[in-house]
Amino acid sequence: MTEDVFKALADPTRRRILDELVERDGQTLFEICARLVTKHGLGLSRQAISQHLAVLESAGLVVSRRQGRYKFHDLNTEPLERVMTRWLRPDPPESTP
Amino acid sequence: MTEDVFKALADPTRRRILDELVERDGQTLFEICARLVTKHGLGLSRQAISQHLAVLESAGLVVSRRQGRYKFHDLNTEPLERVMTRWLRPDPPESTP
DNA sequence: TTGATAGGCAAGTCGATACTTGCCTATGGT
DNA sequence: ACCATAGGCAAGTATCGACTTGCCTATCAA
Repeated sequence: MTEDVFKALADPTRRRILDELVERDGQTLFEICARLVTKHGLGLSRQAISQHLAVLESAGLVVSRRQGRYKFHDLNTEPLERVMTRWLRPDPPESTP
Repeated sequence: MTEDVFKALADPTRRRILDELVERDGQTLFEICARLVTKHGLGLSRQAISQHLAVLESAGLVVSRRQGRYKFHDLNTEPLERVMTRWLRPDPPESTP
């Protein structure tokens, strides 16, 4: 499960999606589609984004809550924090003393 | 260049290699091959590992120094540190007060 | 109830990438 | 000089992953 985080982050479109969600939580699929088109010029189908969101969700990086016909997506940074210290050595570089 | 870091981390074998290097720096290609076989049971060709090392090196996660007929590989965590704060919100969780 | 909106499922295409195999170069020991 | 060791290059295969297309379900508004 924690291994999927890396594969989820491997795709540039998925990283854009996380960028969007860190800026504003609770977006729907269509909102995210519109944002990616207007702000980043990405011309992707709705289904493509939906599949990306599924990958992010199964990696635990995105959680979703259904409400009526809307499905809101929230960023969850907790998997990142657990995973990113894996290769950090006990003695960090202290570049700014 | 910083984008390649994520793709480099996407492969489980490359993550194993980083695990090996964080444990002991300055290993050669053959040492890494042997370690992966004995410790993790990975039966990969030397060439496969070499290609993985090339990916890690072009992502800046591994630096190598040639010395005679040996090429020693060192871990470089600096690209990780720059990249991993990208989606962390200004308000960190403070789990241990 | 009808139509429009928000989203899901499934199959198919196509390019990327992980891995192998075979051969070549270079350094060091004897 | 010779052979073994450490590594590199290049082409081929085969699997995986991103994206599309077409159709289906569900919710809300008129």
